[in-house]
Amino acid sequence: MTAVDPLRPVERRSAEARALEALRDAIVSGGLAQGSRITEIDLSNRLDVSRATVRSALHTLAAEGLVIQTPYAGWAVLSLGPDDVWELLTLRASLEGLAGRLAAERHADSERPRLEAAMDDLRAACMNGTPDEVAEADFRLHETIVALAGHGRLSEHYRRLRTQVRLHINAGDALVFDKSEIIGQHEPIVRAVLARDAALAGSLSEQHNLTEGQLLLDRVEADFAMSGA
Amino acid sequence: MTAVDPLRPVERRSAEARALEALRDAIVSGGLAQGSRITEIDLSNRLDVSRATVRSALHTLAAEGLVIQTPYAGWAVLSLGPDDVWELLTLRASLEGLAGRLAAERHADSERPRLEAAMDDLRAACMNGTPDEVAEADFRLHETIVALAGHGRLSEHYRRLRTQVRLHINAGDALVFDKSEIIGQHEPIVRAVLARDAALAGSLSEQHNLTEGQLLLDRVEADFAMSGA
DNA sequence: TGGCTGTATATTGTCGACAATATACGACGT
DNA sequence: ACGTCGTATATTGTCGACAATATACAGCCA
Repeated sequence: MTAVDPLRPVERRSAEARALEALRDAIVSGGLAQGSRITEIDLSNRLDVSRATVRSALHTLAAEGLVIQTPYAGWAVLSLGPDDVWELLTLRASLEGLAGRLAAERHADSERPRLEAAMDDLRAACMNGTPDEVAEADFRLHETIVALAGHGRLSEHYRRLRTQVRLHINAGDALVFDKSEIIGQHEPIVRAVLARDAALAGSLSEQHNLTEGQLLLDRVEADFAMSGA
Repeated sequence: MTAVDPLRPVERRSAEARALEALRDAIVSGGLAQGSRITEIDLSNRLDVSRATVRSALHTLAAEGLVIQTPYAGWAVLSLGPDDVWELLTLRASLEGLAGRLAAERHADSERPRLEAAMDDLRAACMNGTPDEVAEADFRLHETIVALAGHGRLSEHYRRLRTQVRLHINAGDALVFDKSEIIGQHEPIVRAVLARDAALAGSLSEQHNLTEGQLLLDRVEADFAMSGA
């Protein structure tokens, strides 16, 4: 018999950890605009924490590549241009390729329903969802594959990358792909992982990025040229 | 005519940057032992800087995975076991594979002598050098290839990885490979890059890690079992 | 008008002190 | 002897103030 405990666990996170998350979210969501200069004093006031707390978070974010530090002069939010987008795509292809291969080789049977559910979610999003929901479900599917690889460092490198990809997507540059195309590209990946076909899972995982990516990159470069940046 | 300026540029780096480098070097070299607990107060005293300076460096090192933070209780130096070594090797293979491919596709002609020189250095180290010198020259060759890829994020992810690989090598677990084997594995990579054969460069770059890696991993697991860890 | 110099200002870097938290240790009860 | 509770201690987390540095701006001179 499971009694519902009226008392909830008290959140136990330092102000540093909370500031770090709030800043990361604000950057990724565009609340702190790409390329904008940010100051410790301003953030300290807005977050209602000490400047030391903000500094701590900013150092971590700098190590994640989300902010750029100019010693003694300020910090700036990462700004992504076409070169950056190309880098994100190529690196993402490589890491997702490795994840696909390892997930196929190593996933536990108990994790198959999780992967199937993520694929179902993507299908549902393609049927009924907004472009944001599709992108989110797409991302969650890949995160699941990365998790099934059981490789902590790969997960960490992927998380780093994913944050920047999200930044890019949230900046409004994401292409809206044909939804049947999205399903058509992802289902074979999932099938290969479940079939434990490592070579196929790896190569499909890598290749689908390069296909979508080229379209996206063409678009980003065109936008960049038009904006005169 | 180049006049020799008797005045040298004054080093302009914050204490934070210097502490970060000193700590990273101490960790990678084993001066701060793997798995050991470290405290801000101790490091602050030993480095003769404020604790805030040490904190800043530790946060960055934590984001790099070289130290593990336990809030309010302390910090510990990363300790690498067989699972970690496997992760480093597989990820290294993937990133070096991407680097090889991109270096083949994208290197500037002006950079070819640099790659050739790195290969020459490796040959020289294999002829006359200590195992450490061989490992160092091997690493430098790969760093050169990564640099020739012209992909900042790849370089950054690789640098992260490399630091941990160095930590592992410096812990004394590095296998000493047959030197002609080392040359035999690296020359075809360099040739493929210079020939701009992206597929071959990528696949050789990736594969050579997996070959050497398996031997190393077998050895690490045997050592681990013997030490009862 | 443009370039150079000196000063002011804004912000980060660093400091030492106080607050928060985890862990160790001793005392007590069963 | 073991488990629980309370206190002490060690260390990190956070604070506000002072120091260091980059940048902006004003004044002066050619």
